[in-house]
Formats: sequence, structure tokens, C-alpha cells
Amino acid sequence: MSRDPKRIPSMVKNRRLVEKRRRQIIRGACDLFVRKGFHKTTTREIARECGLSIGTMYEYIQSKEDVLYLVCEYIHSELEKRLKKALAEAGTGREGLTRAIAQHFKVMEEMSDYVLLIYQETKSLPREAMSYVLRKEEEITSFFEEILKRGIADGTLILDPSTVKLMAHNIMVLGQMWTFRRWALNGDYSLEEYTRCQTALLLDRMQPSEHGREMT
Amino acid sequence: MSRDPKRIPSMVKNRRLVEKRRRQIIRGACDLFVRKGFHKTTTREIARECGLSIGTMYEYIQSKEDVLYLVCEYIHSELEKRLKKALAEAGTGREGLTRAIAQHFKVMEEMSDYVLLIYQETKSLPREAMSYVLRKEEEITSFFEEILKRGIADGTLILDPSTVKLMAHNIMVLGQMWTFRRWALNGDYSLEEYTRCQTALLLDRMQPSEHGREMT
Amino acid sequence: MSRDPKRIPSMVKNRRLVEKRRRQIIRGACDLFVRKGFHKTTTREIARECGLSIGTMYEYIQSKEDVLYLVCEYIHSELEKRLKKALAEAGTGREGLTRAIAQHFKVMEEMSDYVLLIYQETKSLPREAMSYVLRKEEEITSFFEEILKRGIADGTLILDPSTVKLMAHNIMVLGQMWTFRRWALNGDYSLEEYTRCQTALLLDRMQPSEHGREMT
Amino acid sequence: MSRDPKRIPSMVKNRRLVEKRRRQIIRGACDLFVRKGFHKTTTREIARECGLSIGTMYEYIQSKEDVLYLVCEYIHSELEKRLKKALAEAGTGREGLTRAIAQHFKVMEEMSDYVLLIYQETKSLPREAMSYVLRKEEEITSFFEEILKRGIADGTLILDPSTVKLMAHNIMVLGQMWTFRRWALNGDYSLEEYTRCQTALLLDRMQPSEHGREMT
DNA sequence: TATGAATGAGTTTTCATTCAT
DNA sequence: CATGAATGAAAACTCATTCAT
Repeated sequence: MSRDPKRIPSMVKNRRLVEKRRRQIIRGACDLFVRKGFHKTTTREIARECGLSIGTMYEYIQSKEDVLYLVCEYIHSELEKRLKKALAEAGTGREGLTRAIAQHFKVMEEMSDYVLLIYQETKSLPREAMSYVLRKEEEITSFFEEILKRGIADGTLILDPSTVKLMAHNIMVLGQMWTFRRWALNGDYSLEEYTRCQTALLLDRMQPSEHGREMT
Repeated sequence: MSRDPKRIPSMVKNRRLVEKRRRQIIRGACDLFVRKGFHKTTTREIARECGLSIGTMYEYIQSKEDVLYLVCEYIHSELEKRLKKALAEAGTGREGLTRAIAQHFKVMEEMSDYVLLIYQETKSLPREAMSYVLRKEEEITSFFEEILKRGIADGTLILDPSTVKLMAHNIMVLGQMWTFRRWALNGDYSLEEYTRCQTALLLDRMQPSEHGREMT
Repeated sequence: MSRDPKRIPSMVKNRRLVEKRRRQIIRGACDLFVRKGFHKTTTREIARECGLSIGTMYEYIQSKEDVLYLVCEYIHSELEKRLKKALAEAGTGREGLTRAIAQHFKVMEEMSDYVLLIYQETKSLPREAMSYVLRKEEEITSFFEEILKRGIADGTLILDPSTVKLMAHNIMVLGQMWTFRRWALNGDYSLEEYTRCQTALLLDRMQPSEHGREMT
Repeated sequence: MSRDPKRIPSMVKNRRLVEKRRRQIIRGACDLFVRKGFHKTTTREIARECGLSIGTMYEYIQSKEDVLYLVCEYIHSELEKRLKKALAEAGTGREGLTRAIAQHFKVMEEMSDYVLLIYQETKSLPREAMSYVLRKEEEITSFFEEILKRGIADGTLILDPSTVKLMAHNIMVLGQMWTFRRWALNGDYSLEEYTRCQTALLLDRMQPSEHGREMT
């Protein structure tokens, strides 16, 4: 779909090397950004952390913002990858959705810091890069739209078509909520409990049958 | 409850004046932070925006972070105030909850930029200030816990006590979602539609009755 | 005439102070630029030389190029001032021109380093500033056009009107030549000799002698 | 005469190759220096422009300043070559001088950008290289001294021997003036007009006319 | 109290040059 | 000989904070 990840120019020709060095940069920068935030991290720190001299680092990027973009892009593609894999295993319909949600939440747990990072620093990206990142977010969200639509099609989910998109976003947000409300939820709920409750909340409404459901 | 809004020292003794000047600072800084973010706003800009000289401004704060704290605190207390007022009018039980949610969402709409700001910049606060802000957030959340508990008590809401807290957070987050997913939702849903759908989602699960309802 | 010396903004309000500090900056920078050239002089050196901290210096300029502009403008206005004064005393007609040329050459001698500087660094100015400087140069040149015209009018100079401008430029350039060919001329000619010869060269052609010649 | 063009060492032994590569370097660098100036041109750009890798380029030079020297030397020898050729054709005496001046001015027109370049960047050369370049300039100037002397000898030019040198410099400078005052002269004079006027100015003084004048 | 000029540590970024392959 | 990735010193510029008036 959105096949245009803003290409960041590099002074270095060797493709392989560029890939490798950028992975280094991303790894180092991710940690630092998570720990200190984008603005409080200096380029020299990033260089040191990823084992390059600043000079060398700047052979692979054009500006500090490029590093942020690289990091955001990486996180999003990682999320996408993991989610895609999870969804592939999940199957379809109601059952599939249940598993998909659980997988999504699991991914959120694993990527907790990174998701938080994206939420807090996306705004620091330059316009163009930011809209790419948001498009990516929407793309990921649409995975859930697909599952919901298939569930509607096979009759295992009851849902007004106009609310499909909203529901997909709800699923995304309730997953992310596990990362950015950790400080409030962590003491009271385990990921399993959290998943069970939120799944019930989301799925009960889409129940095709007329009788009893339980929450816990 | 949380009666300890980190006291920010001022060089100026006159209480009245301090209050007045800080209101000026908050108003100016809010706009700037929303527009450009905390880090990209300079103290000079803040001073200019709020009609003080930098020297004067620094008579009322100790550091730039203090301004952020002041702003966050202001936004939270504004949110709290509005929500409290809304909840006071909302009444109790199921009916009350419906109205409370609608009010909450309306407040989110009104305070959209500010809510977003808090979400993105809270991390920039120094430890102590940050935990105060988070505590405040939890406090606001607990308003909904109260309503839910009262609903359970009067039998108009069915909900496992262990999920009360989670539900309260869900309500908060689904409200905030209207601000930080605006870019994705705005085209497809009006605030009214959004409110109706999310309310249905949230309340259906707590329905004490045994029979079918619709979403739209 | 060209009443628009590109106004360079300053962070500091106090006009007097701005004037004073900029004079400091110009003085320090002039020396350094003459000695090392614009590009090989660092902003820190300029600041040190003029007794300001870099921070302070940057309160009065926006960029290093501004310093160059300030310096060029200063030199030009100094040249203009001295030349104007000289020309005012010079009187009119053939006599006046002789004295004007001598004064001009004297000014070139005095301002030798600065004239050289302008010749070598004007190109480093940003477009807008450069064209202002060139306009100024043309303006100064036109002083000589005026004298020539007056000489033609009063009959003490014979010159085809179409060559007035060229002659004015010649006078300018033969003056500047004393600065940028110093390395070659200094050993062989004193300023007096130089002046006498060049004046003869320039004026003989314009002699209203009994057996009139024409130029074209 | 000045047979000591500062030898620039090269890592490469093959003479032929060194010559060839340096010609490449000069060609690329000339264009860039004219367009952007020496300091604003990077070594990478030079290498790219002349089709070498930086590594390779540095096999043939020792520093960026070497490139400037190479360029200046090239321009000067080109000027010398063309002027020599022109002067050879020009003949001697008054007639010859007239033609020589016209040829010189024509060369200035052709080499306009390069002459300008030399005037602005010579100062950026390291001491030794600079004095070589200046010596070269003097050498070229002395061509005109020769012509003048021959003119004096054959009686077609009247000129005090002590002013020969000055006149030669004047001829040089009035030619160069066509390049560095282009911005002011171009609109008003064609090269032909310019040449005619300046030649008249220069030669009239040296006229062996019937009622001899002297220069003092 | 109010002001705003002064400060300089700290930031991002560039680029001439080297050297292992 | 040719290559181009690596280097890091050095550059321009910023900005939170202070303090004399």
C-alpha cells in the first residue's frame, strides 16, 4: 500500500553497509530516546551508543530528525511485522479476532517502550515524515478492519459496517493503553486479565447469539 | 486527596501578584506549547507571548520546566473542574454514566489541543512533577470509578467490582482517543456519532437487562 | 539616493547600545578580516577581538555574514564620507578634478587594507547585501561623474558626454589600483609620483588646449 | 624567467598520468570556484566534478589549497599564453601597442570569470604559492613594458622611461577592470567602445605629435 | 518589582584528510 | 593506482539563566 517510506539519502554508496550502519544507529538511538526522549538526547550520545564516530554517523543520515524518522519507521514496521505474523496465525471470524486481540496486546507488552516513544515523539518529526508515520499507523489499524469485515461476512460477528473503522481504532487504542497507562494498570491487572476484560468488552457487543456472556 | 501540588517558589512575595503573573505565563505558554511543542519553544518566546520581560518571568518561576509544570497542572485542574461540574449535573446510575461519558467526551473535544499536549510532554517534566501529574490523572479517573460504583450499588449497572478501575480507565482513554486519533477519526465520525458508539460499547456490557440492543 | 542599507535586526532594543556594540564588532572584525580573510576568521575570534562573548555578539547580529556586511557598509560609508569631504574642498572644474583625484588617491592610501578587503570579500556577501554594496560603489563613482560634468559645463574639461561615466570609473579604478597593486608599485613609485602620473594621464586627454582633440 | 612553479608533490609516479589527472582536476575546480568561490567549494564536489574519487584526487594533490594553486597557475599560464600569442601577432611600436591592448582586452573578456576568480582568491593561497602567482602577474605585465620600450626605441611612442612600468600596469588594470566592473560597465559600453576609449586615453599621452608634451 | 543585556556551555553539523582494501 | 568509508577537530549558532540597574 503506502510504498513510499521517505528515502533518506546517504553519502555512502554501498547499500549493504548503509543498511547495517542504519540498523546500528536505530538500535542505539531507540534505547536513548526511550530513556531520555528525543530532545534530551544529543547526536554525540547517539553516535557513541551505536559505536560510530559522529562523522561516520552523519555519513548515513542528514540530520538528527532523520534518526527519529528512522527509529519511528523501524518501530512501526516492527509492529506491523509482528502483528501481521500474529494475525496470520489468528484465523478468521470471532475466534480469529479474539486471538488477534490477544496477540496485539502481547505485541504491545513486548514493544511497550517503543510504542510509548512513538506516541510522544511523532510530533517532533518534520511534516512529511510525520504524515508517513501516521499513514503507517492507519495501515496497521486497517488490519483489524479486515478481520472485522471477514467476521461480519462469515456471520460470526455482528457489527454495523459504519462502526467497523471505529472498532478497529478501539482495538488499537485499548492495546496501546496497556503501554501508556502502565503506571496505573500494572499493579492491578496482569496482561492476561487485561486482555480477557478488554476482549470481553469488545466482543460482547458483536455477539451474534442472544444469550449470556460473562466478563471475567 | 493529592494535596501537594509541588510548590514552585517565587522571588515575589505578594501572593495575589504571583497568581496573576502565573496565569499570564500559563496562558501564553499553553498556546506556544500546543503550536510548537515544549522543546521548540524558547523562554524568550514565552515571555513575549505573555507580555512579561524574561527577567520578570523568572521572578515567578525557577526554570523552563516549571512553566511546563504550571501548564500541565493548569490543564489537569481545568479538566478536573469541567469534568466535576459535568458529573455533578450528570446524576447517578446508568443514566448518569451516560451523561457523564458524553460530558467527558465534550470536554475532550473542547480541550483537544491541551489533552494532546499533556500526552506528549508529560515525560519532559522532572520526576517529581511528573508523578504529581500522573497522580492527578488517576484522581480524575477515579471520578468515573465513583460513578460506576454508585451504579453498581443502585443496581443500574452490572459490573464485576474488580473491573471497575479498568472501566474507568477505558472511559478516560476512549475520551482521550478522540483527541489523539483525530487525524483518523475526524473525517468519518462526528463527536455525536462517536459518543453514541462508544457509549453503547461501554454500557452494553453493564446492562442489567437480558435482551438485545442496537448500536447505532 | 540608495537610502536602504539592509537593516540588520538585533535582539537588543536600546538603539544607542546597538550602535556602540556594532562599532565594536566592526572594528574587531575589520582587523581580522584584513589579516586573515573572512572565511578564515572564526566567530569566536571576532568576539574575542571586539571584547564581547559570542553570546553577546550574537545579540547584535544574526549571522557571520552580517558581520561582513556591517564591515563592508562601514568601509563604504567611510570612503564616501572622506571622499565627499575631499571633494567639497576640491572646488570645481579642471582644478577641482585634479585636487579630487589627489584626495581620492590619498583616501585609497589611507584605507588601503580596507579597500583590498572589499575587493576580495564582496562576493561572499549574500545576494541582497552584495547588490547594496555594489550600488554604493556606483554611487561613489558618480561623485566623479558630477565633477566631470561640471568641468564640461564650465569649459575647463573637454570630454565627450558618453565617456563621462567611463572616466569616472577609470578614476576610481586607478585609485584602487594603488591598493591592489601595491606589491608591484610600492618599490618604484611614491604616492606623489603615482598621483602626478595618473593625473597627467587622465587630465591631458581632457585638456581644452588650443588645438583641441576629440576622443572618439 | 620565474622558472620555479612551486612543485606540488604527487603520490603517483607516472608523469603522464599526473599531468592528465591534474588537468581533470583543474577543469572541474575552475568551474566550481567561479560559481561558488574557493571556500564554499568542498573537496568532495571537486572530486565529483572532475570524475575522480576523493581518494584518487588526493593521490595527485596534498591539500585543497594545492587545487587553488593549480587553478591559479593554470589561469595565469593561459593568460600568458594567449597574451603572448596576441603580442606576437601585434607587431611593434605604436601600431603594435594598439593591437596588443585590443588583444589583451579581448583576452580579458574571454577569461572574464577566471580573472575575477584570481583577483578574489589569490589571498587564500599559502604565502609561497601566492608570491609565485604575483610574480607571474608581474611577468605578464612586463610584456607590455617590453612593447612600450620598443615603441620608445623606434620613436613611435613618447614616454618617460620611469613611467614605463606604471603604464604597463595601467594597461593590465584597465583590461582587468573590464572583468571586475562588468556590473557597472556592461550596460553602457560594448567591448569595442570600451577598447577604443581606453586605447585613446592610453595612447594619446604617448603621441609623438609635432608639439611634444612631456610627462614630468 | 521590573527590566533586558550579558553569558558561555552546549548543540548540531561540516569537511579536509587518511588509510585499509 | 583507485576507492570511498571513517574520522574528529572545528565551525556557527542557540538559549536557559543571571544579575546589575
